[in-house]
Amino acid sequence: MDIATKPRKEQIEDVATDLFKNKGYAATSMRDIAAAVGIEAASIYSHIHSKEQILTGICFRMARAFMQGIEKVMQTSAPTDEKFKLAVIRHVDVITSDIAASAVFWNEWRHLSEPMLTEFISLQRKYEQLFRSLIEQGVEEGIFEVSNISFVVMAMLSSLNGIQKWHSYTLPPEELNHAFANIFLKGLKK
Amino acid sequence: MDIATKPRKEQIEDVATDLFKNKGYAATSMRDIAAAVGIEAASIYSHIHSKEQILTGICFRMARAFMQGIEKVMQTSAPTDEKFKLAVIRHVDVITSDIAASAVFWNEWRHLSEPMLTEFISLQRKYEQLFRSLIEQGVEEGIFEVSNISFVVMAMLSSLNGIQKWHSYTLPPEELNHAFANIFLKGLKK
DNA sequence: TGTGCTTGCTAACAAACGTTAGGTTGTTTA
DNA sequence: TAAACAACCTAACGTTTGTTAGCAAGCACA
Repeated sequence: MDIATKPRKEQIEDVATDLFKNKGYAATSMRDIAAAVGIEAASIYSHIHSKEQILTGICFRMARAFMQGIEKVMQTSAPTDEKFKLAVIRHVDVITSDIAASAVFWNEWRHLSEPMLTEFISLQRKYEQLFRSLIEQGVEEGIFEVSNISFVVMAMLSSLNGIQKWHSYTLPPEELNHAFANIFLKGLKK
Repeated sequence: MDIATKPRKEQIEDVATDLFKNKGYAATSMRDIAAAVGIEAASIYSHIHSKEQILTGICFRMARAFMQGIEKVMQTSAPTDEKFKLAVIRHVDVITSDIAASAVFWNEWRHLSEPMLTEFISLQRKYEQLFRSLIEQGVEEGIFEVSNISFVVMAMLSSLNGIQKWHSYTLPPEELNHAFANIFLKGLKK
């Protein structure tokens, strides 16, 4: 959908996402957002309750996308290494499908206030836990060889989540996901 | 050196680094910093020119540390795979030697203003370039096998720089550096 | 034709921001 | 002993912040 034909509320959210990514949440003012949309700051409040509501919306929408991705993978009956591959691919796809929102999700969540902050953090932990259990399973099956599972999962997720900072893509999205999946799988396999 | 016996200027910088890491540069006020030091906001200006000067100091001090690390490695006559290993170890060491400053270096540099901003970015590019050339050399020598060098370098650096976001260490610093070096080397080798 | 909803406006609010001015105190140096 | 300096203070500055109040225009539907 063309951005100009979107409902104003979505326009505001899109524009805010971009600004939050580029300037950071705290350094982006409601007047910045309004100017980018082409209205006055006060007019934003006809569509949105508060600045933080925009942030909350972005963070939890992305959290849901990541979580749904891995949960769907976990439910399949594919072999463990294939599951792992699918999980990585899905993770990369979620990021590349909305780079700006991913950047906000990853860099600005600390500006959430309670109780959303606690909920967000626990979602994040849960996600990491799912990845850990995937690798644990591979180790138990004897197809993965890993010295320290927690270390590997953190190193891997850091790598994936770093994509949003890359100044330019080194690979197109449809190759990036497989490239990551292959590189990690090579590192895990016995 | 105990923090209480440090010169006030350093105390301010240390406290500011911590706050910048946890709240972000834009969301940290001079009054926050002052309160953490135990003085009034205006008193900070007896020691420091501006808020941005603190940020500039942190960012370029870390940039220097990273750059010196890899330049020293490049000058040795070690074989390429050993050089690479040393470069990774040194990079991790710089991060773990000052996690808070690394976090600021990595997350808050966008709040630098010109001309420092441009200089900072070009330093970052130069650093990436050195890593790329290291891997290129390994590929030419036939000891590394890499599908896309830029991709691998970005994925690797993202992973390393993610350390500062980890809620807790998975490994103690003296093992973390080698763990990273080994995992990457395994991924690169033919 | 009138009612109510949507979307926008101007004006203003109290609070917080980085920073400066000017003064006081205690310590070091000539 | 006088002068200079370092380190802090209170008070205030102009600006920007997120947000509210109140109002106007345009449209939908009874």
